Amino acid sequence: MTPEELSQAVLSAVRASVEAGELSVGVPERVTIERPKNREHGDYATNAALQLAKAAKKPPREVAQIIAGRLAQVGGIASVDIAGPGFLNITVDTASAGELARSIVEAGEAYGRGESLAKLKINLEFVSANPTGPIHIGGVRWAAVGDSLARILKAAGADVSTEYYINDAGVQIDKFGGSLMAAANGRPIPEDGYVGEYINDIAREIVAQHAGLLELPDEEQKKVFTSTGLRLMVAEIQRSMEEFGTHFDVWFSEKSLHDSGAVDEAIERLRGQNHVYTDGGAIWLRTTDFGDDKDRVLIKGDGETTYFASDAAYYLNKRDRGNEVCVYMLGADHHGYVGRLKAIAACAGDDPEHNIEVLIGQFVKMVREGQEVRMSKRAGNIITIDDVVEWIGVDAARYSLARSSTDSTITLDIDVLTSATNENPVYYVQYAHTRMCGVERKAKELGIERGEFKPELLATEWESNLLGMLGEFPRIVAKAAELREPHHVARYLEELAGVYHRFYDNCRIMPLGDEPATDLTYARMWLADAARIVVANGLGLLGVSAPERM
RNA sequence: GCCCCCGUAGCUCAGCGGACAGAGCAGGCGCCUUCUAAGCGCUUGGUCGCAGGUUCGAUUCCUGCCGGGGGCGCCA
Repeated sequence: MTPEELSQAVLSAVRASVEAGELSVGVPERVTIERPKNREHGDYATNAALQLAKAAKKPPREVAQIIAGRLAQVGGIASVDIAGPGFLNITVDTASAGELARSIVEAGEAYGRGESLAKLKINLEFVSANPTGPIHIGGVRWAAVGDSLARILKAAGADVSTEYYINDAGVQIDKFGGSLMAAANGRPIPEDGYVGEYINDIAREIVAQHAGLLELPDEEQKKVFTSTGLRLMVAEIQRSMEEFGTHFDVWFSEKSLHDSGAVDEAIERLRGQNHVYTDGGAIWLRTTDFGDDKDRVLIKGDGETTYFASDAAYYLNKRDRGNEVCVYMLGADHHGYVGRLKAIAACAGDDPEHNIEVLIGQFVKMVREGQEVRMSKRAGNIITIDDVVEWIGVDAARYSLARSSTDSTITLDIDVLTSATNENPVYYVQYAHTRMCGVERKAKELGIERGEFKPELLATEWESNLLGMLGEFPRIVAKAAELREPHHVARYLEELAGVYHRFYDNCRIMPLGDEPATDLTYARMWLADAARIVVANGLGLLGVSAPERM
């Protein structure tokens, strides 16, 4: 019996009580079913009676009494107790609880998927760092979180596309090209230019690709350095992302918005909505109509469009491509953009509460030997994605970045994540998976096939706890998708791993010595296999490997 | 001055309206001729920053303060 089925049973009991005239309330659409922290409170608990008491004009315990009477009749429910102020504590039949293992094994990779976001076309834009240097640590956080979120949203049934916005227009790119040219010619890097070994590397590569380049006039050189540098840098970013297990469906060029006239078109569309005005020679969008703290310039007095104008065009482009929800993931230093991005949507006639979501990720710090690490070999004053991967590996990086809420600033301790591996929760979870695989190997070695499943044999507290945790997985995935918070999946896996380890240590699965396999052997094999599937599916949602051996 | 995030066990962090506040790690004491001990059991450890408010009920929601981090351009 799953939490979902239980929830339906409670609703049916409420409905029946209302129909019988014992309760006069509207039947709620859903009730909360939770696993109590304390085992003495049954397998599941609901506060439904507490919630309904006021409307029913009866004391909570009396409402509980009424619901409990009907609920106890439901097949699969062993008992219903009323506790505290009016909680219903529900105990499920052992056999009914054990059936879950069978359905998980049968569902396999599909277990945990749902339809809570079915038919929602959602676009995730993340990282989107300027292609003027390697991805830095903040971008790595979004690579881990954004990619995991994409996987989770897909699991919840959404139609997801992931996207990287390449800022390939504007003065930063110009400075990048200038810096490359300076480096290649042995001249000092211009003021506000880009420095670091990577600039020299790329400059060398460009010179190697273009014979005689340095003999050309500066103006022509710079064009080559800019365009080729951009291409090489984007290629490197794409390589880093793929190596990090992060895939983008679309690499969107800002320049293409200008070249195609989309920026001008966007301004005209916003003008048509009557939110555009001219002042001091500049053209403005009246974002203050929708909560922004000041209006924003679209076209400067000198006729140049602003970055903000590109943002507006880009948003409209995403919507034109059929995306119902556009999610932006930005660093904490860009939190000021939330208001203006939402205002763009509102000015365009969209619902800023629905069509656009902006997630803000706080900073990431790395420490080694108690000291903050700031330096990178390749990029001088920043830590790059390749540094992170080199120091702690993809699995540990993805997991440790995705296991915390993006609202928290996090500190990654390189020493912890490398030498003392058991201090890192990812290994705790992965180790649980290898133990599960170890059981399968042992079974194969002993020539034991999984026999008929008798779910009622899974009767110990460890088996019951494990079944309970496994049953939570679909709700955790749905919650993580709904809240756009992948870290719930990681936390769940850590808890599940703990419950599994305890089951493993207390419930021998394979026969010892010459003992024959029994029905209990088979039942536990089903359970262990179900647990393996859930851990593998969960790690898959985080883009972290589920190793068979460690 | 205004805006955003954080403040929970020694450390890193969960908990986002419910029952005595949790995990991992760290500290202490135990457990491997048996499916990997990267594990398990027991144990030490907390005025949930402070003060009010809303609620039957607040770590959770609201307000104010105090700490810490980050932002507020006709920059990109």
